[in-house]
Amino acid sequence: MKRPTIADIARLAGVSKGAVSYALNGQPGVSESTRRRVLAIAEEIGWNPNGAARALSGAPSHTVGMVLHRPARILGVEPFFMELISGVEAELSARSYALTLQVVADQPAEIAVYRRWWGERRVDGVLVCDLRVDDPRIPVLSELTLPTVVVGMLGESAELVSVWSDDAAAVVEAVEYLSALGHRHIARVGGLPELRHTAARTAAFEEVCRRLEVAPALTISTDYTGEDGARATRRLLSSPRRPTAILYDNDVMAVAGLAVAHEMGFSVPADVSLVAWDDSVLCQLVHPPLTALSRDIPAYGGHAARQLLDVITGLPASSVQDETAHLIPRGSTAAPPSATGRGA
Amino acid sequence: MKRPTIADIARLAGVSKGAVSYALNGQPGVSESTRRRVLAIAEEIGWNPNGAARALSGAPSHTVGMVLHRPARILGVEPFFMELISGVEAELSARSYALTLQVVADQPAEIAVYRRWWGERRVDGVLVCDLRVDDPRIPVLSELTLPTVVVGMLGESAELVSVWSDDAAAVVEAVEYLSALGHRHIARVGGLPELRHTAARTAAFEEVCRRLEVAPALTISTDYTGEDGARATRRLLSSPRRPTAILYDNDVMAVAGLAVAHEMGFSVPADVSLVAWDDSVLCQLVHPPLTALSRDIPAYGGHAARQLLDVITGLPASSVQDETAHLIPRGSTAAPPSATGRGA
DNA sequence: GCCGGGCACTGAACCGGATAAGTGGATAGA
DNA sequence: TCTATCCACTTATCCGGTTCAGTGCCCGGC
Repeated sequence: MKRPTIADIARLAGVSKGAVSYALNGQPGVSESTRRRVLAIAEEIGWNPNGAARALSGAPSHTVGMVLHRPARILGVEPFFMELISGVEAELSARSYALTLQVVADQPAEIAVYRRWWGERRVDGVLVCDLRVDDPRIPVLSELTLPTVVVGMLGESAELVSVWSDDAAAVVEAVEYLSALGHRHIARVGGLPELRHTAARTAAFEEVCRRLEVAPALTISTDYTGEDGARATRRLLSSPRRPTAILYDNDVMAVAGLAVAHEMGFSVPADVSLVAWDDSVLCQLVHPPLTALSRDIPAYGGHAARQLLDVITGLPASSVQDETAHLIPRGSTAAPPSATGRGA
Repeated sequence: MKRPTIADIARLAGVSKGAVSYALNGQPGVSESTRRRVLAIAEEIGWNPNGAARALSGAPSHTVGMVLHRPARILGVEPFFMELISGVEAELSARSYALTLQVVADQPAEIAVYRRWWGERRVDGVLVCDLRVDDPRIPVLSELTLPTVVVGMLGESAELVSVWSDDAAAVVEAVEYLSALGHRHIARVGGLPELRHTAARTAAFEEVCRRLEVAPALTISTDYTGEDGARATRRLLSSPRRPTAILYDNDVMAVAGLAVAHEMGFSVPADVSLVAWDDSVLCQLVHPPLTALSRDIPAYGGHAARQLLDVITGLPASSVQDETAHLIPRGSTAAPPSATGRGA
């Protein structure tokens, strides 16, 4: 089937291509009767604008891009990303924007994709995740002047718009809660240390442990996978100075950690308390259900998408702080074994 | 920053636009020395092909589309789709194809998106899910001659390529297993009845129940959500002829059903056995872990993507049958309460 | 020494829209 | 009545590539 073009419409309507273009775009320059005739013919022959031709004349692509730098197979089991994407999609689809996803193997490849998308005018803007401490993507995106919204925290000095949440405050809430239960030895199974939000969480964790005079904060770094979370948990629970509470940087690791605790014969929460970060259904399904730092991730993605659309359409947009994760106590946390009398 | 074009390269290299195009595309018509010079200049000034311009001359977009007709917020909690998408992405990204997702509210909107994508040459092909009994999308896609691969079963007579798995055989395996355990009253909590694979499962369920002379097959239709699965389970467990085993059409409903059983005071598997379809991590996390019909969903998506790329590139591609889901017995199934002596 | 053929390249048309500039006719104001 | 203005269009150009039909030049063969 041949695709109809405005030239076909022009021929059928007995006017020029230019007039058809004006009519279809609601521009002045054609009479109302001609406009109606053109629109009727376009509808009848099933005309669709050719995006390529429009893009060539500088029109937006109505597409937003997102590059994910991690193994594609992980995506299916990582609730955070999927919930984020679903929130982004919900916002985009409401405005008839599409989302283009591309999974890449490393950061140079990610930067290459941005350059390509920019060169090809394939996307109107991008959402950037997993900000690193000295992130090489930021200068590239600034240089390209590709509309960008960063999901996660960005330093003060940044010119890019970001949507972020106060992870430090959430860490403090969790540690204060554990401390109030009597825990004096709290460990953390953290995410990739080069990620900026991991660094912020680690700093906050260390500071609040110092302030509350609990044992020196111990953070074990992982790659966020369940396997790494299990390994870290095994190491913590078999160490001579075994912690009485563990704070995990995501839900997948917390669930894996719970399985490890059971496998090693520890009772949760009697022997060790566990707290997850991000509260997907996983946390509620396991036994005992996990105390978690919960936040509305789809909403987070939706806000990021909205900010990006504002940036793209030239509306004033500035970084916004999203909801801080809040603690939902469930069955995986209790007073530590030694604290029957709540003494130190 | 201004985007460099082949005209810039041509000027710098002192040749014509046409020669640059030949050089960049590996076409004959330029000398090796000129080709090298052109490539070096392109690299140096950071040239990227403008996809719009290429597409205007009929080049492929190196993008595959997928329209999801369901509420965007559901996506984050529906493991099936996310695993499918992750498998698709894994295959596509290996060949540098991108995936464009669009969530729509209804089927007319979905068809409109296909027409638009086709008209705009925005995607080279599409993956279609959730085939319905008389699916209005099929004739449209055939008419548009938009390369299409159907994920899920398609009738014999179809001209479209599909990747499918034998759901009927899986139903038979599950029912035979339950029957062997002694169950004589098996109910099913099925998905949307208008979906073709639901119909196939229902037919297979009825036939195998008849063959094994268990009680008439009862299927309750749902919309696949956990809420609907919970509602159906509540209805089944409070009916006078309470089933001793329930087969669910997805994992989300099975997990919800397990919660309902507990809430109503039934013990699983002592009072009622539960079997899930699709074996995400959810099934293994709950207590007791759920017996499930398991299949490799990312691989399923990957196969579909590969078939689509074959169709797009004009390679011979025909419908392929994917792995049949196989039963993984876990703690949620056992002999029914009355069957101590295994008698009827 | 002339001709045929191939190589390396140029120039221009083309893809399908957007849009600036130009045109002819009707109308209004002086 | 003559000009200025506006309207409703047409014409032409542009976007950035691809591709086809030349074109000039060199080389070999007879």
